[in-house]
Amino acid sequence: MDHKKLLNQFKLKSTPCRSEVLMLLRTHEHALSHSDIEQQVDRSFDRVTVYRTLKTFLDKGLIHKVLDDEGVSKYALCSECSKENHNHEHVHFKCESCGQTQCLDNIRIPEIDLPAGFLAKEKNLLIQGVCDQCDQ
Amino acid sequence: MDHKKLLNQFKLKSTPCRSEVLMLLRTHEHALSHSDIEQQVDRSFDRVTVYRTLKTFLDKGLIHKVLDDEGVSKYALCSECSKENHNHEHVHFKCESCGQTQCLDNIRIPEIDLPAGFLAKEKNLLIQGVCDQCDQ
DNA sequence: CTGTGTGCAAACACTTTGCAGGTGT
DNA sequence: ACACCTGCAAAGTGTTTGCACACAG
Repeated sequence: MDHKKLLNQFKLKSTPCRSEVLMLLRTHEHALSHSDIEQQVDRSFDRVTVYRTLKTFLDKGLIHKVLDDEGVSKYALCSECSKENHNHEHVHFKCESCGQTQCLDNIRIPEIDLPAGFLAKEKNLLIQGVCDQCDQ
Repeated sequence: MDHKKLLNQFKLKSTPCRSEVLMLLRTHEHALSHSDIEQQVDRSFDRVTVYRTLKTFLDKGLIHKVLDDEGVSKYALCSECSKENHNHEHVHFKCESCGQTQCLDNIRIPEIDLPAGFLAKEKNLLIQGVCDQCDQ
């Protein structure tokens, strides 16, 4: 599906910035931070526009936030989510060598028994180590 | 054990700022961010000093970093760690109601089978929801 | 006394907000 | 035409760095 159709499907107007950002997210295996995007975008968009684009995508459910140990927000496409049924309970892996964080879509976060009175709504599991590309 | 002894045990000089910050961390169940500390400290220390104190504690292994979904760094005492043997593989729970993040020391992160070539070194599991205090 | 902790000033990085003007449908 | 996206300016927040002085051991 082309970018425009995908955007329309999420009730978003197709604009240059959105198409570019979406393209970047679609062509990368790993999660991207705002600065990753800023550096890799061809045409230069205003920082603010990129921030707003990411926020919009997030709100509409096109992308999900990926936890990071250093505080920078990273984002990745929602591959399994429909518009209504969100499901990001897969494991994220951050490589300490190349610095990239990828979604391990096939690996789900196990159920955890919480103490009485605790209600879980969302789970995020970040594993850090060395990825298969950097493995020697 | 008093604060001074604990500090000395980690080869740290005992100073007013360190004692205060350590005291705060010891008297709270939940993880504290820099601004939490800044607000709750009696005597006012310079922001920078608190940042450096936290970094020092982190380096020496007195505290560990707690992941947060909003990018602010939070810290909690290492309760199970000896100086050599670090072990933070417990679950963290963030309550969306009170905003506090606590260490569920008794709940360990399950083993995860990673794809071939991936080497796990550290795991962080953050569960978000409603804690037992805010549960109605 | 000596190394290192502290406070101050400043810089840096990341993110948000307000507003005016431009663009997609 | 209208809603809304974009760019610019500015401000807010979190964090780091350099330097001179103060303090703990």
